[in-house]
Amino acid sequence: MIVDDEPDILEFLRYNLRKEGYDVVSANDGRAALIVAEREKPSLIVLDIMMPELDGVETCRLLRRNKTFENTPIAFLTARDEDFSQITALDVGGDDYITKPIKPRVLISRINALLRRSNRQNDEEQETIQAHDLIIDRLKVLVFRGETAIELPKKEFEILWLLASKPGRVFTREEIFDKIWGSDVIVGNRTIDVHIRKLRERLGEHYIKTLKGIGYKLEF
Amino acid sequence: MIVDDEPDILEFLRYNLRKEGYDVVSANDGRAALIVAEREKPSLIVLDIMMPELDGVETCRLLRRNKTFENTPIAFLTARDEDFSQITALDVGGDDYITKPIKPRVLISRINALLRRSNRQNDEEQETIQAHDLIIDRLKVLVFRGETAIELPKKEFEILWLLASKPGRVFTREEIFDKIWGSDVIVGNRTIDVHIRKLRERLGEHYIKTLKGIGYKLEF
DNA sequence: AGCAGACTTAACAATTACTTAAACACCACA
DNA sequence: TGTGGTGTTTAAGTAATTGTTAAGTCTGCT
Repeated sequence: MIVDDEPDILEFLRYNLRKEGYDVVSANDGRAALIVAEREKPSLIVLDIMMPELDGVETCRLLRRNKTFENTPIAFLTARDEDFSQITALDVGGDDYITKPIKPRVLISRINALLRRSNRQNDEEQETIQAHDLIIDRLKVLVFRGETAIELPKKEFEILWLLASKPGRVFTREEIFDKIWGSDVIVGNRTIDVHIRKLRERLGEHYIKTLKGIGYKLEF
Repeated sequence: MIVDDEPDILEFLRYNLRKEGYDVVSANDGRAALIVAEREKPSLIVLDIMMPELDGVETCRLLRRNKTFENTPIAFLTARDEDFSQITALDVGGDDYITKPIKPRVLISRINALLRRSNRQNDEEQETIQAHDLIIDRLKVLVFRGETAIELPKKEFEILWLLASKPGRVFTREEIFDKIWGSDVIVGNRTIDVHIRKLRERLGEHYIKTLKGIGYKLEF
């Protein structure tokens, strides 16, 4: 999530991050940021310091109070000559700060580094994947949507887990066969459709999207 | 390329692979294998472990020294009771091993899997292309223009990807046919126009430019 | 043995993407 | 101003892929 009150900068950030394959959501002030963050659960937040009303530092402080964003990496944007020191950023729980003017390469490598770091922390063999309103728990072999837990049989769970491992990206049937069944097992062509169908039956229709001739993906 | 000193097995392999549409060349010992490989540049090699003189493992080691075969998938053939462990195969740079007796189906699906994997490796280099205000994401099979994501059907996406791989350069119709359809498929002349039309419909008129009598290019 | 759930297969339906055909527009050139 | 070559557009036909349902097989459990 990127937060800045200047549309130009927002566009610049969005463009460069998208180019790297990131999903980007934006907010144009601190208050909006809190709302958007709650809804989108971003895995990283870029906050401009200088914003009217609720500034970046204050926004950060509020975000950190929310348990959801306790460990979300937050990077500040700051003009070189702004009255702001690195210390303040770290004080309120920021993880990095990027000075304007922003160079795309620097932006990207910082963002990558932050995500790497946080992934390493959170990973430890990754036990759950969160995608939109689904939480998929590999150890319990359960899917939670809000309060309700959904049980899935093994194969269906494996497929969902695979799709959710990279939400949005398309997995071809071949890929799915390879990863779920392995290359020795030969199963009919329709098998996968049936599993997809059962998944949709249990989760709802709108999660798994078919791209004809290409494959399936998770979408919301 | 298949390599084995027993003519029966060679024949068995050749028969089954041909049936799947593969071009097969063979060698009946390790030394011949090196020569044939050099001449034929196979895209996959099946090596029997047990061969007189130069055995499979040793042949593999020699092949791997040659830069041409650095990334060529190599599968070993081994009798279940041969004194040979999977580790050895991996040590010398093998990618898979198939135990005798060989079941045709298993053989085929393993071979297919290996080729898929090696294709994917070479492919997966570039995941997104950006051209002007378009970001084309191959994994998500989506095109982004600023905020909005545009979905495309397979063929249209492939054509756009091709044009965008070298923005500004002109692709002749022939080139496009070759790369998208391949040389064995024959489709009518007007097919491509229709796809271009649909692309323009979805993206806007000004992206794809026609050069009469020459071809199409991406332009802004 | 009998049952239940998971997984697979098979037959057919539905859907979508792709291709073709045909009428039209444009442009260079005689 | 007509003509041939080339590209565009539409609509309709065709092929390919996926969806759906029901029934069959397999496995583990009581």
